Amino acid sequence: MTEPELRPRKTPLQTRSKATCAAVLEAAARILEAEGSHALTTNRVAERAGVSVGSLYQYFPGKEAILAELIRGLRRDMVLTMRRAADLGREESLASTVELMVAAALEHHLTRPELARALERVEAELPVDAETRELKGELRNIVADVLAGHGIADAESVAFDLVALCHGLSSAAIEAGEKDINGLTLRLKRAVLGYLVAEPAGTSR
Amino acid sequence: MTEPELRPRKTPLQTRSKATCAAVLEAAARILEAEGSHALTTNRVAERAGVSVGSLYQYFPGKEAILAELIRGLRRDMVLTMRRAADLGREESLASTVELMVAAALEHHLTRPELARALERVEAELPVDAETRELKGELRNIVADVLAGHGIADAESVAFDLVALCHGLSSAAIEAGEKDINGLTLRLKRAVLGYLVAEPAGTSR
Amino acid sequence: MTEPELRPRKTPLQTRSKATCAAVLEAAARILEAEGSHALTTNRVAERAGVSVGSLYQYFPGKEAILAELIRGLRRDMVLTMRRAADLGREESLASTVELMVAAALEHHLTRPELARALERVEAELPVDAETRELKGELRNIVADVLAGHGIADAESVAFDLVALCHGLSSAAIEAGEKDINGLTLRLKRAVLGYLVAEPAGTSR
Amino acid sequence: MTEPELRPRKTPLQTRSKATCAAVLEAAARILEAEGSHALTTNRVAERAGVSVGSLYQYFPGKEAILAELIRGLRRDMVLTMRRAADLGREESLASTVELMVAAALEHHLTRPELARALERVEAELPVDAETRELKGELRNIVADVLAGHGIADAESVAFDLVALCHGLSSAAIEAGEKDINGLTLRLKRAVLGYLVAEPAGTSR
DNA sequence: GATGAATGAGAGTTCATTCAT
DNA sequence: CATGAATGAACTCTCATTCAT
Repeated sequence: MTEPELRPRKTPLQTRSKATCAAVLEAAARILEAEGSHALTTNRVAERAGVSVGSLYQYFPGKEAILAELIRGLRRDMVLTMRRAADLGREESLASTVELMVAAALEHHLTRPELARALERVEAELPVDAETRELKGELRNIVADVLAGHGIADAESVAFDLVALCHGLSSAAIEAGEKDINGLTLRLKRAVLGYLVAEPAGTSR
Repeated sequence: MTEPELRPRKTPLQTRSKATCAAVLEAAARILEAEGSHALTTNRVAERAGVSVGSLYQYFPGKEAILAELIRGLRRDMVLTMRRAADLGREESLASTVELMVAAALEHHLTRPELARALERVEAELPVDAETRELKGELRNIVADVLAGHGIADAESVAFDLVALCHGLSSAAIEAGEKDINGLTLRLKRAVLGYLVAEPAGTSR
Repeated sequence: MTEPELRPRKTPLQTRSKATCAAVLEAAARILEAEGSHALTTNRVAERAGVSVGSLYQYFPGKEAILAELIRGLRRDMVLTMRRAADLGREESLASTVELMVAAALEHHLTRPELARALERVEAELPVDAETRELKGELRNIVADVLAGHGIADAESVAFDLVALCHGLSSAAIEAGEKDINGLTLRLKRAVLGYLVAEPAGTSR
Repeated sequence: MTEPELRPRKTPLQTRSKATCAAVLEAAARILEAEGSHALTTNRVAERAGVSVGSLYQYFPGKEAILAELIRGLRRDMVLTMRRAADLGREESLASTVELMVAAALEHHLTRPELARALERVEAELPVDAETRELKGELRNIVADVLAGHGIADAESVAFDLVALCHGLSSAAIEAGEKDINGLTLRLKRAVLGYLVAEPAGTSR
């Protein structure tokens, strides 16, 4: 089992190359959204991108690399969005900051929900590359920083849990077809603040 | 896109047939655990099961049906375990019942964690069949009943959220390699009780 | 390329055996009629016949043997029918005899047209066994005898041609969906009598 | 029963593609001639064509499409040959024209008799596509035009019968191993002229 | 004899990837 | 660099036939 190369072949500097690269990624995204990962074949991606298979392989060492790049892109966006929300919440109460960040995360899931869902599944089957892992860590750090800034103990571990439970809740709700985004935001906020308020551990009986 | 048939072909009555059927399912489970769903091919499953491909197809109309059956099996177990936990907690405090149920759910994830993870991913890509959908609903009903029994309002919707956030949290933790099951149980309990205690909605500012 | 055995395995003497044998043949015939030869599998035939595959193989050495037997049966019928028609026409004019025989042949095609068509196709792909070849010869002999009885020269060669052209014409007509059997009989009669009346050979310029 | 696609996948424009396509068709023809349609498998065709299976599937959506294309080719040739014969016979007597056309049709059967026979059988089992149907109609039209040009009543229906009976007679003769082509031509001519001369219908007794 | 579960060679088909043009 | 025809390993699934029960 040789791990497939997941990085793009060359960082395209010229305009035309960049366009080709982007076209490939967008085509892949659209197929993923509309038909799922089993329909994603290199030939089809190339065709939809209006590019020859040969060119596709010029920029990506293989199918997996395209997927990996899509995932990285999504994660990068996520980190950026969350960082912005954290900054915005800098001077606010914890509750407000939570609301801001929860909204940011949700917005993320909602721009292209099918794409996000598909990429998540794919990610679970792909050997995660270094950058993606790093981006996920970064996300938790942002949350941890916010928590620490509000004097919450054990910020890193708590951040892990909050990110995870929000992810679980929002995924399930969106998959179930939830349309009431405001309602969902409030439920997420309730989950987060609840977790923060509850006594940390086995003190109850 | 013709939906593949997900039900087994014939319910084996004789001993030999039942053994074949079980061997196929177990082989599929092992491959799934060890190598992931992309490695699950009908020939491989048959080989690992010590059975011919032909026999495999006698009982399952295709690869998807095997996966679907594994999923149904897992869900059935899950429902049974949870129902037992709910019964055990009948006379207990809410906190204790939550602990019992959370432990039950976790135990479930921990018997064959890789298998559970793999099947979850697969489930997301498969058109869910009626029985699986029903089983998932059943799980939420069990939780909702417990909540209602403790006087919690809006039990169904809350059950949905609790199941989802627990799922998210435990998946992430297990995937991250968490070994401290007691600790994890407490974190789940904290999440659940926190959600229940927190004020339901937009009353905060 | 070992020629497959085309004779039944044993001539069934007991009643039950004969019934099984007949059931298999009838089942095969029905499948052939309704779905064509590509749908004829031994398992399906056995199932439709209400018999186990094992039993089927008790009486027929293989799929081809079933087909061969069906063909032989059809040919035997044909020969009988034609012989009867020839006898009936013994004292009649040539035209009347031709009409009788043409009608007999047509009737044959019309009892189970789809079956006849399917078997004809199959026959062309199967190594013809001795008996079938003999039956075909017999058919031509019957016709030749009638012709000779009416003083027609070169009766054997003419019989060959008449059988062939009638076959071609009736097949095409039936396949084209012709329903007017009387009309078709007359067209066949016209073809036959025309051939008989026309000057035998290259005398024209 | 989903009807298989019978049209080629892409019409090859470049030289290389055209060669591949032709090689596939020729290989299929040779297998058909030498071993019959049951021996025609995609892998074998590709191998015999000196081409990979993948290439085969680039041009033909499946086995059936190859067969359909061969049939179309044969029919196209047939129509061309017959049209030429009809033109040649324009100023001739009916008898001469018949001879020309019969000879043309026979020549057709004789270039690759086994292939023609095999394709005919196959055609009977395949859902006929539009073009083939059209070509068959065209053939009958050519004949009908000639007949009408000689003042024969009911030309279309007569053309149907003549084409069918000639087909039956020549197939049977060739299959029986007839080598005397001139003789066969004369027999066909006799059949055709006889049919034309004979009184059309039930007027005889 | 009858049964039907089991077999496995082999058919059809796809798709990631290469490489001559 | 771009192209897209060609490749072929790998996959899914069928079906004639056998043989333990």
